[in-house]
Amino acid sequence: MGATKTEHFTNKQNEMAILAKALGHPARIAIVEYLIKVNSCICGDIVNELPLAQPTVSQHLKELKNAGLIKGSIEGNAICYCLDEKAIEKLQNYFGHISTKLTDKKTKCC
Amino acid sequence: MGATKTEHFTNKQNEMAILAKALGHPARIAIVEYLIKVNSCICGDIVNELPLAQPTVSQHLKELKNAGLIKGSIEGNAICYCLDEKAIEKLQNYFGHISTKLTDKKTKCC
DNA sequence: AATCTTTATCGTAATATTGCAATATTAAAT
DNA sequence: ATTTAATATTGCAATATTACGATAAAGATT
Repeated sequence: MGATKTEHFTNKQNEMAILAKALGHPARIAIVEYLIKVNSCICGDIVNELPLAQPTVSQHLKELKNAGLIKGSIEGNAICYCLDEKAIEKLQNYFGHISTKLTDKKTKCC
Repeated sequence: MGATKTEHFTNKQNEMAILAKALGHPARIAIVEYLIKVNSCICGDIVNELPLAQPTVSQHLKELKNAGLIKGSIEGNAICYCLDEKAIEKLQNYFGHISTKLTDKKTKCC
């Protein structure tokens, strides 16, 4: 064993898990925050921002991309990275809904 | 190597990564959704809701608890589980902020 | 007290993640 | 055409996660 049993869960559940998992590492949180901080897409420059070697950063970027959290487009010999709004929206909506439902039940629970 | 270099990131970054990581598995997403669906805390009953063996579910619950996403209190020979509002709020706020900043920059980016 | 029920822990196998040095790739610059 | 710069890929070691059978622990039931 050891492999996640994704087939037993719904598509939506797996989708949210993939997004959450992609953000489940401080380096990837830092990448996302940097993309927001610079307030535009970034061509190059990400490696120098992180306390990790270039191949490690490249791998983290790949994981964020696979999860659909960032988009990358080739721009000469650099690559432009952007947050993917759709993914962020999904996360925001998801936790928004949970939060709303939680507030509703406040009186019914411990 | 193989261990995350948490010491190189901020407390807030590590904190968000821990929360996201805890939700980075469909079983744990399913647990959270079940807690919301029943609209109250749940004493017992979680194991039967999931397509996983009891020790596996117990382990997932432990991880959610360690991350601060759920609270558990002993209730006779069962255990009552609840979502922790604070953690959900943190997640909602975090993605809310990101989303807001993303909207602001729409014109400046690819 | 013996048994049942519920949850936790231990041990362990299978698999995945993290990190980086070395190397490859690709396009720009000289 | 060479060199330089930026990013990706490969290979591998260290560590973490996932899953579950076996077993333990602790309160409830009989």
